[in-house]
Amino acid sequence: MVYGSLGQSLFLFGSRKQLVMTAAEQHDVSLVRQRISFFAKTVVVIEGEPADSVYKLTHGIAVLYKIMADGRRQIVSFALPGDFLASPFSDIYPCSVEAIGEARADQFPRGPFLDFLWSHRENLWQTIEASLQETNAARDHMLLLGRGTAEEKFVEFIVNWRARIGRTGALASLVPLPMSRLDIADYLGLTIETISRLLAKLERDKVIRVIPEGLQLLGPVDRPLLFERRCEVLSV
Amino acid sequence: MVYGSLGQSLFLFGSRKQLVMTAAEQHDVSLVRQRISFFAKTVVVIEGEPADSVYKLTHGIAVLYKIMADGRRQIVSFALPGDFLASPFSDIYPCSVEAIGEARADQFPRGPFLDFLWSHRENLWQTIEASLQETNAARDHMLLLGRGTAEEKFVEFIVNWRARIGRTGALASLVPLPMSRLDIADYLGLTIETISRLLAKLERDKVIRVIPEGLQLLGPVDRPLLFERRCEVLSV
DNA sequence: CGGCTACTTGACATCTATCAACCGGGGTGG
DNA sequence: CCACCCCGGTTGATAGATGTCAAGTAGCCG
Repeated sequence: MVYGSLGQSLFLFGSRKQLVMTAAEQHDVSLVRQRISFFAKTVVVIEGEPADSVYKLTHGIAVLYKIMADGRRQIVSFALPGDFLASPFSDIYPCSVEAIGEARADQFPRGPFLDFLWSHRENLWQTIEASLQETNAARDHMLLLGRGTAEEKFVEFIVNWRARIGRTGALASLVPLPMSRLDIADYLGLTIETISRLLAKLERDKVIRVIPEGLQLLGPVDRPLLFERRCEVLSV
Repeated sequence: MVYGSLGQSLFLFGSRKQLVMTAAEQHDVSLVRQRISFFAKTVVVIEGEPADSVYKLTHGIAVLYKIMADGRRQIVSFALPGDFLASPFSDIYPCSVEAIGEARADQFPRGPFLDFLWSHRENLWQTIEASLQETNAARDHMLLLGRGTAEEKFVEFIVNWRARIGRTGALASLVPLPMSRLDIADYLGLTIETISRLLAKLERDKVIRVIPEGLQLLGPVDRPLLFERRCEVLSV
């Protein structure tokens, strides 16, 4: 097998910008790729198990999380199509991963995948950069988890989530929330009741409208009232 | 400048194991290295500024942190000698860094440093791995910040800190705490008063003794009573 | 000796969790 | 087709943990 051109590149790993593979790379990698489908709530990988596969989400949404022995759960991030479910560099899965709804992913054996990366410097670099984004996101979230109030956490979540899914289509005032209240709570270190009450409060304040599929942000489309409440994080 | 052998490796980045450079690498890198000293409380780098230097701490302890506009601070990690103060891969500094006491560091211009990494695959790999550890640590901490009680946070901190500095010398029952209560509080998402009260409580429970330089862990040296209170995080 | 800083301790306030009841939609089975 | 149940979500009452504010102590350095 001859590795093709280097040109543009590759899969991303938790990053904002979506990049594409060249046809040659596509071909190389597809030699060992498996397409896999998951039912809703399927556990894809389990924290601590040996990472022999690399998964790249293609459809649906997944959550990466860690749990304590007594069941307390912290969602570490949400994965969108294009995201890796774990770093290709890690020998063991650092988080458990669960599909929120139905989902599909490309699965690669990790060994060959790493070989591929190492022989395509540009791709390797991109993967490293993507991995870096993960770390940054984690640290920003630490600030929120450790120092934010419930409302700040929630508002920041909505604003970020909107920006993140906004990469498909323009930023809209309609923000879909495909995940459950429990997922949101476990992401923000809160309880479902608190989430519910925050929704009620923000709705009372005419900042959002809660609809079955998600939220309607009120105020100007390009600068919803919600933004006024945003937690003042320096970075991003 | 000719880059030397590849052999063993390099600096680590927030990792446990301390690795060494070969003489050749040492030489290469030292060509551009600056040794820098800092007074206590010096701000070494500021979050968001362009990262033109790579710093490797050689003496002392530093804190990596993020702050909100109103001053709320979250310490992201403590850096020990051997640790990098920021990822060499990042174009901007992702966190601010401050020396706790007097400290010294090696400073490298980032460009040449990266060139060096890319031409020494083994070192590149090690740096990636180290970077991965950072991400893991951040995520474990997220679990604690989001879901742990004050006591769990504190105990986990002490246990991890002991293990971390334990790499110099055997694990002792005497745990030095060179950082201030404020630092501990900002690391755990608590207040100094809560830290104080936890110390008092654990002392009352005959689990620790608070001494000026740090803590004395009571109970068997190899399995202090403190461990019984440890938060049940699956990973490590 | 005085004043500074880091830390401790106490009284009280507040936020968020907890517990419990309730609501509503969707699917299932009679 | 209707009744029921189950699940996810909401709402209310209450409790508990941690933050806040304030006073007080101890060590350190000039």
